[in-house]
Amino acid sequence: MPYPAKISVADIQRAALRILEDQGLEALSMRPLAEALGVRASSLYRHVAHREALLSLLSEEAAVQLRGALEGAAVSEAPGRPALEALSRAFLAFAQRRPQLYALMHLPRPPESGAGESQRLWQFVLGRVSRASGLPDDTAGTVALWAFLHGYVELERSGLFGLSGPAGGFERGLEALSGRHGLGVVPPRPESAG
Amino acid sequence: MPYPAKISVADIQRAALRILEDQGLEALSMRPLAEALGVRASSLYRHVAHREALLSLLSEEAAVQLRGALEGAAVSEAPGRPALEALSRAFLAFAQRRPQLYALMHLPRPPESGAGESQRLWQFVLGRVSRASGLPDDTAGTVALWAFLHGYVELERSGLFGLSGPAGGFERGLEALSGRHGLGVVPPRPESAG
DNA sequence: GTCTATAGCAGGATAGAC
DNA sequence: GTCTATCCTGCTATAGAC
Repeated sequence: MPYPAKISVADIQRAALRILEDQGLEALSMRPLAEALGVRASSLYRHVAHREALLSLLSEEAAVQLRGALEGAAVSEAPGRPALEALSRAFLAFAQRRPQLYALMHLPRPPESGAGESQRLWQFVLGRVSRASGLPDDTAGTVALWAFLHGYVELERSGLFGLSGPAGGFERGLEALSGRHGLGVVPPRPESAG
Repeated sequence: MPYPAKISVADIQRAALRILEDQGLEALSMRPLAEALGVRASSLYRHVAHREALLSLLSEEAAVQLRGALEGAAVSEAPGRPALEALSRAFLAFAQRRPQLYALMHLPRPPESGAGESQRLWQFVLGRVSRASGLPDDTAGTVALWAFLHGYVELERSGLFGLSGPAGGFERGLEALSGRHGLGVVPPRPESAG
């Protein structure tokens, strides 16, 4: 009775995620993945079309999880600069905590393929930045902040500022970008509040 | 008389560079590289120890060329904000013009291996940023600016802001980072000058 | 210094039995 | 839906003749 299914797409995704984070993208090949699931490699092709499709799945998952992390950090809804700082630190923390999953999001990918969750993520950040800057649809501000955050993550990962260390560069960039001459609007700062 | 050498390390480097830019890193394997040089793959190992060593060579070359591009752009020696803008635009132009070579610089690489040219590049940018900010050794400022530039390049390449386009995000970030509340010192602005 | 030949490995993917 | 068996392609790298 080998007929009841041993694995599902969700199983595959879970196992793939684990291999990805533990051993990196290169190690995520069909045979070890199948082995982790107690199954032969050829069986995987009943559930996913090919490896690329699997990576697309994971890329979507990455966008979902990052958005989740950002939403979680934005609970303290103080608008303006503090909100952008909280958002930024959550972004950095996520990228540091799940480097492989984060990196997967940025693989060159066919333009429209599953851009769904990636778009939702973008929209979320756009909303936060726009609220902070006071501009109705602050795409430029979002691009600027996002570029800084992503670049910082990448440089740290690649070890480019290895010798000196970041040396406060994160705070410096954040200050410049989220300060009132960057993106931030002057926070309300009601005098009656504690 | 097959004894006179048909190829040199410089030849290999040149051919590799060409393949890299034309077809990407994946396509840069020993067999096609050898073929481009009119030689068998095994012959390459007389000149380079292995593929990794070749990539290190190219990585160094990338740092040299990027530094060259930045130096070239910094000829108009107006200090302060305009200098940082010129530097930044040259950085962006280089990364866009030679995307594969640029990307090669950021591969995770053994810490000290050939960090020579990479270090010289860093020192050069550090010098420019420090001059602009007026701080003696503005590592934080350099990290912040570099992170922004690199992140912008990477996001553009990966197509993450595909739908909206960058929408002026480069200028926005540059303004925030190089403006007087970012890195830039108030430029001398002598009242007597035109 | 270059050649032929080959070892050795790993990967994605398919055919067809059960 | 999973299995066994297998194809095919690609890669780095080495041995040994000339």
